[in-house]
Parts: sequence; structure tokens; C-alpha cells
Amino acid sequence: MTNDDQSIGGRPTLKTIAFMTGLGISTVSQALKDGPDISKATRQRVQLIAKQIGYRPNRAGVRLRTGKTNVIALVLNTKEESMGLVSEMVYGISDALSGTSYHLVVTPYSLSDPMEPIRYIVETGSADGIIISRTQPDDPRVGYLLDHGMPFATHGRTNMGVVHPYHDFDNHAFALEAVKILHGRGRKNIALLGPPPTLLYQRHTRSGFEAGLRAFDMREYWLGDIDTDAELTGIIARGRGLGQDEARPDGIICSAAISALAIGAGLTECGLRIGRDVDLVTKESSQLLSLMRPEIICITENFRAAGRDLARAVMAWIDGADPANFQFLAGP
Amino acid sequence: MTNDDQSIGGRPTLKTIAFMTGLGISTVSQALKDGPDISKATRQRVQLIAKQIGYRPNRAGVRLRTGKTNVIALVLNTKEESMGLVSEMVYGISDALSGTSYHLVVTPYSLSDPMEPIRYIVETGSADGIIISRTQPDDPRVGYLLDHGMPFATHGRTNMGVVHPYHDFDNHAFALEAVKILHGRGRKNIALLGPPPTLLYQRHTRSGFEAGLRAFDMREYWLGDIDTDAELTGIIARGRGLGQDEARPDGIICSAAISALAIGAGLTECGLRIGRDVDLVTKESSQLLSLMRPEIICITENFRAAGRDLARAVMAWIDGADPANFQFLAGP
DNA sequence: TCGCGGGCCTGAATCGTTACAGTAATTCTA
DNA sequence: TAGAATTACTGTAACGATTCAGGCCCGCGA
Repeated sequence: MTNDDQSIGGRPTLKTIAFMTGLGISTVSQALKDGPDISKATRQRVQLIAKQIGYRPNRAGVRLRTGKTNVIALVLNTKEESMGLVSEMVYGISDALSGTSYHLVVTPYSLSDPMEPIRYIVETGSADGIIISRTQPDDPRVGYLLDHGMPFATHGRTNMGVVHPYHDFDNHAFALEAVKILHGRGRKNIALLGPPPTLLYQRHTRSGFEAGLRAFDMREYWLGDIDTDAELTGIIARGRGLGQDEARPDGIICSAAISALAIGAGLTECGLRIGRDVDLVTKESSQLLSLMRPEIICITENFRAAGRDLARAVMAWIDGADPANFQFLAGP
Repeated sequence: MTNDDQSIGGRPTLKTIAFMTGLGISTVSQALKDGPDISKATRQRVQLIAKQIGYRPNRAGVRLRTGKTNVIALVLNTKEESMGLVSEMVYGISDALSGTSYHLVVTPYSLSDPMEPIRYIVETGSADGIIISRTQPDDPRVGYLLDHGMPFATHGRTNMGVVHPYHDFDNHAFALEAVKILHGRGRKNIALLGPPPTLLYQRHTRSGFEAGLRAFDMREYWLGDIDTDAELTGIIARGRGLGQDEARPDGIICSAAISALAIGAGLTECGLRIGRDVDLVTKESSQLLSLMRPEIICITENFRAAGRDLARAVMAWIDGADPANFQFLAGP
């Protein structure tokens, strides 16, 4: 009987509703979640009042009692920036989360240890589910999360003979399609600037590329030990270097828009014209590139859709759905 | 005496440490925060054990008891995308937050109502501080947050005669500098593609631009009712339109990298060459633009630093610092 | 008429933390 | 040396939600 000032302001709690309805707190709690032990009339009454006064459960209370955080964590590498990947993924995830009780926490990690943020989240239980990217063929994070029963989804597949939700762009199809396009434009000698071999989609890209070469009887120009993770200046230099080369490629396929721009810049510098002397095919995630550089051939990769799929997958897994049902391969 | 299985696993809590040290829970709590009522020896003993077993306070417990969420919310408009603004800001904020107990929650809002996410956060108390962007001259969010005593910081200034932390790029200086550069290259007839008039930095840009025109005795080519928020296709068309115009500008200043690319694309389409027929000055937030289009003159705007400043400002305000001390104007 | 089973609701315990009011034991003051 | 003050620590009561073991009342069968 100290300070039961429910009448006065402050955020409404179960206690407020209990006071207003004359019911007990636990009754209200049950009524709000349509517990079967509560009469229909009472349930409706409670829910009506709750809506009227704008009741929202206190997240800390729920979290403390049940352990449910209502948080999805997006774990990003600082390196990540395929022209808008981050923002598009964030918007896609938020899309999927809007209307649910989930919040999005973003946790970047500097290059050092990819496991660190994952361990932190699991150990402190600071999220109900995790979305990771830059997935590796044999990704230690995947094993760890499975071991610890933490729902997650990966951007990109793994190669571990283990089932988990993912969203992957079909890089095999992309590379194959790219070769086909180049073949259609009469090109013969094709270079591939792919992702680093630590990431699984390097293999997919490579296999699609090679399948295409075989199918259309074309040959590869080997670019050397360079990938889309390389410094931009290095990529530009590589492009410039092609100018000198008699046997230079007449078609280039590139796995990242920025790298395509960079190699294009190098080519232009030494007088080669894209679309005439050499064709350049790449991925883009917004209309940006094709607007700016219409001479570059673009195949669309939709990061926003990826974010949506991944968030939905994680939520479904949290709700007990079978993770095997959430494996998405997006065609080019 | 039911299940005091502190010995067995699970995450350590104050109770665990209390059990291990033989002290009471409240003693441990105080000892961990160096409470003056606890002997030095005890404090050290407790802190040592806490470190050893990797104790981390349960966020839900703290939040429920104290109301402190240890969360900073970044509120973004879905429209936001100045080539990497989102990712750079996020990384900058995370930088500032790393090593503190704060987490970053990202809350985008679709175009509709800018107040909605703000109200949600304040009403549900789901963050200790907020970072907002796309600041307007008379921003209702600022008034609301001040009224409700919620610490925040804005990307961009306001014009409300009211003190709050902000980080702003000095767009006056930018425009002035841009005019000066164009003057140095012998240009006379300058167009400005600025931000929309709803955003305050439109005025700063405009005033710097006009000051520059006066100082160097140059004249403005009026681009009409178009701004950097316009559809890219529209901007491209506007650039194309300049080709037909006898009195076309010989210099263009642009407040956003994407828009500069767009207008540049339009110019190129109608045969004008950037750097020769017309000079183009813009802002860029990464080295990207100057690498891919070296003919465009770039002035750097650092979003990562902005994120860092804003996050630090909000944290300081939460800790009771004077918000007036956290107003940053970044020179070009 | 007694007992029993439902239907509907409530109180108490709990999650982990902190604030606050004690409480012993020791030290200081007069 | 009695009494006051200080030191070092502890128990209890919250914060808001959920769970679970009851409890009361009513109707029904024997």
C-alpha cells in the first residue's frame, strides 16, 4: 500500500491493466496471450483495454524472465562493402522485422577474429538469432552456432554437409550467363576476376565460368593471383597492365561492381574502350552502375531480398520451423 | 535450499560470485562498481574472481532495475544512400561503441512518418540515446526529444535556436571551395545541384555558393527545380538537356556523389566531355568516385568520422556532459 | 446430500540487478 | 568507560513479466 499510483502517468504495465480491470496480474498476462484458462469475455475485455492504453510488454521484463531477447543480430565484417550491401541488407532485414517484436542489432567486427562477436552473442545470450555473411566453405561460426543451438542464417552457402538456412546468389548461373553473353557478342578470350578463394562462392563462380567456357568453346585468360578483395589501386593497375598485353582478353567477368569499376578505370587509362575493345560483365545491386556506366553489362543481385529471406529464416527457426525449409538460391 | 547449483555450468551471475567468495549478493554488486563501503581487499578479491570466471552483468537485469538499456539507436530513412553513408556511419558508430557496454540498434523508417520511430523509442524506453540524420531546419524530432529528455545527436544542424550535439559537414565551405576551384580553372557560369530545401544544409550550400560567386565575380546558371533527392533518371535527363542549351554552364557543383554521376552520365550522352567542356565538382565519401571517374573533382566528406563523433556525443550526454560541447563542424 | 471435476481466476516464486535500511564489530571521543 | 561514530557487510524490496500450484464456486452424478 505504498505507491500504487496507477492512475498517474508512466508507461502502462500488466499491473496497470490489472488495476483497471480489477483482475489479477497473472490473469491479465494469460488473457493477453489467449491462454485457454481464461474466459473469452475476460480475454476480450483485457485485450481491448490493452489496445486502448497502448500497452507494450516491457522487453527487459520478458527477457529476464523468459530469456527471449527479441533481437536479431547482424554480424558484419568491416571489409564488407559491395556498393550498398550493408544498407540494402539492413533495409531488407528491417523490412522482414517490421511488424514483429524483433529489433535489429548490428555488430561489426574488425578483421581480426570472426568468431569473437559470435561467441560474445552466444555467451551473453544477447540475441535470439544471428545473420552472418562472408560465409566460408568450412565456416567455424556455423559449427559453433549449431553446437550451441543458436538459430542463424548465412549469406552464402557452406560446404560442411550440415543443414542450415541460407540465402545465396547463384554464382554458378551468374558466371555461366556472363560467359554466354560474351559469347553472344563474339568474344573468345575471357578473364575472370572472382572472389577470394576463402569464400565458397568463389568455387561456384569458377565452376559456372568453366562450364561456360566448355559449352561455348572459349578460352580463359588467366588474370593471376588477384581477386575482388584486393586493393582497388591494385585492381586498377591490373587493368592498366592489360593494355600492354598482346594476348589481352576481349571479355572480363567480374564478381563485384566496385572491382569492375576499378578494372574498367585501368582499361580506360590505357586507351581501351569498354564495349568495343573489351566487354565487361559484372553484378550490381542497384541500378546505379548501369545508369552510370551503360557500357558495362550488369546482372542484378538483390541484397535487399537476401536480407528479407535471411531474417525470415532466422525468425522461423527460432519459432521451431525446420531450417531445411529456408535455403534460398536466387537466380541471376 | 531448492536448486542452488552454482557449481554446475550456466552463465555466472552475482549469485555465483557471492557463493564463491562467501559474500552477500549486494556486497558483490557494490564491490564490482568500487562502492566506497566495501574494503579494498574485498573489492579486489571480487573483481579478480569476476574477471576469472568471465562475469558479465545480465543486461536484462540491469535494464529492468535501472532503466538503462545500454543501447544507442540509429534512426535512418530508407531514402538514405549517398554511396556508403549507411555503412560508413554504422562502422563509425560501432567504432566509438566498441569497448563500451553499448549496443547499436538500427531502426529504418519508410518515408511516411519521421516521428514514428522516435516516438516508439521514447515511449518504450528502448534506447538511452538516439542518432538521427536528414536533419531539417525546424526538426520536430529535435523538439520532441528535448521535451522528453532523451539524449540524441543529429547528423546536420538545426535552425531552432536550441542547443544539441551535432556533426555537420561544412557545406558552406564546401560550396565556396568548389566555386574557387572552378574559378581557378577559368570557369564563369556555374550551376548548383544542391540538396532539397527541406534539409538545412541546402541553405549552407547555397550561401557558400553565392558567396563564392560574388567573391570571384562569376554567375549562376539556374538548374531549375531539381535537387539531389530527385530520381536518378530525372537528373540524367537534366544533364542531357544541358547539351541543347547555348548558355549552358561550364561548371557544375553537386552535393551528392550519385547525383554527380547521374548528371555526368547525361552530359556525356550528349557529347560533352567532363573536364574539358564542363567541370564537375562533388563530394565523395570513399575513394571510389575519384578512382572510377578521375575527371570529376572530388571533395571528401567523411561519414565514418561523423558516426564516431555522433556516438561519442550521445554517450557523453547520457553521462551528463554538456551537449553544447559536442557540436562538430567538419571542414572539407 | 455428498463428493468430484471443470471452469476461471489468483498468489507466490522467480529471472539478475540495484538501492536502501539495517546490523554487528570495531574505533574514536569525552 | 559509556556512548557515539565509523567500517564493512547483509537482507529485503523492488523493476515487469511468466509459470505453476493452488482455490473457489458451480453443476452433475450417485
